[in-house]
Amino acid sequence: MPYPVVRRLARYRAYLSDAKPRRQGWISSKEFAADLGLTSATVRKDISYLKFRGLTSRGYNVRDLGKVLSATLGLDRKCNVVIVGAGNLGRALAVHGDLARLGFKTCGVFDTDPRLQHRKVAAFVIQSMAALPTVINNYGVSIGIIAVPASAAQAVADQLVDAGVRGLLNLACVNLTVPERVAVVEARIAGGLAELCCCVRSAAIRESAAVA
Amino acid sequence: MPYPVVRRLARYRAYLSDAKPRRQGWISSKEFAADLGLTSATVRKDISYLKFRGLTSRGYNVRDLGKVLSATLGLDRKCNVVIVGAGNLGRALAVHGDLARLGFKTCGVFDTDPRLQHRKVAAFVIQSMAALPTVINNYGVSIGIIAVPASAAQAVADQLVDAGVRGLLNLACVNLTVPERVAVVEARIAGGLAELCCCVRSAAIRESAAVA
DNA sequence: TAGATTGTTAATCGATTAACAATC
DNA sequence: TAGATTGTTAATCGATTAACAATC
Repeated sequence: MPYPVVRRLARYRAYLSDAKPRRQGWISSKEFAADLGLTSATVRKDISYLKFRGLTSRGYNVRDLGKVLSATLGLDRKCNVVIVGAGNLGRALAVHGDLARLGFKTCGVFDTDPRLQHRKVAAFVIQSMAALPTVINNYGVSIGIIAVPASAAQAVADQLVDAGVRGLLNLACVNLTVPERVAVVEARIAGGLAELCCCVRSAAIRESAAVA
Repeated sequence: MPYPVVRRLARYRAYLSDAKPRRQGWISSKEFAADLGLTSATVRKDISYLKFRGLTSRGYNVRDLGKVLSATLGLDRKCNVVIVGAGNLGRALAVHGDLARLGFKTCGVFDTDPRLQHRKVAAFVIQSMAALPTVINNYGVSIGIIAVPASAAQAVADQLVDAGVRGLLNLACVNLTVPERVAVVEARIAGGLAELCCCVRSAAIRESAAVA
């Protein structure tokens, strides 16, 4: 399945858990597209990758489509993650209700700073990095979230990979190098801001040019 | 400039601020590509969009390229932002040293919760949403960061847009609807995790198939 | 039936990359 | 000079979308 499709499927799933589509019960590719800023053809094509069919002249059953999307994304059961970094960012994710709602389960919070270790974040006791491999093994964790400063991120990534995770969510503002078998997704905080800064500026330039 | 190019330019800029390329002074498209997981042709093509030329058989001057990238992205001067949501996530961004280092300046932190208002986050007094338009106007803020729960995100987006921002960084796990003139970048926390979950699972399936 | 909307094909569009002349 | 590496072209690749037959 093409990568852009996977990305949109995740959006579709989040969208279907919103109030509006759930109230309606059925949704057409047209409405889907309007709400997510896509074309209806893209939506239909994406859904055609799933083991799921819509109903001619009715659209898609919201509940059923949601289930199939979850199953396809591997989120029909809880997806176990660990969080490394117990600063504000790490703590924010640990207590993040929306993530739990969407199917992610945090199995541990870790930090290199001995002063933070043994403190609590919500229900989690912050652990040392030494405990990382055991937790990853015991819970079958396949995804690590990197919530440390840029300067520490690569070292943390290495430790997570050594401990056996297969995917990394990188919230640090730095490029990571990992073996090919490991997937990395950038959270795009700094990158996203830079992009916006560029968009905003070029829009401003266009406008002043239009005025002149 | 194509959107994928802008995205990579932001990565190039972050990469050039790393220790390694700065130590070297010069970098070739080949080395660039190897470190960022791209092809050298892509790097050269991307750089060709800039008002900047490399040196045949030497590569690119790291310092000069960094400056041109910053200018192109609009980050040669501080980019002003506001943060809405003073929970862990909002606070994390407010005190985030890497963002300041990369050229972003937080001009205010806001929250709807009256119990948080007037408290401090680093140097910022948390303000009510009523103060938002004034701050945005006075500082010429063009970017708003949404760090509130999914349920509140659309309302916050509306207020930011009304107050005049031209770009939104959305950290909430929900789809936003905004006027066409406003740019939105998703921080991809939940979306990124879903994507990883999917990648990890299909890799596991491939492997078990290979064994069988 | 008329209207709506699917699933799929083929056309279009745009991004990536291989290749290479230019040149330091 | 030989080696390295750029900037650019043209070819390739892949994703998006328009169009429409099928059908509820």
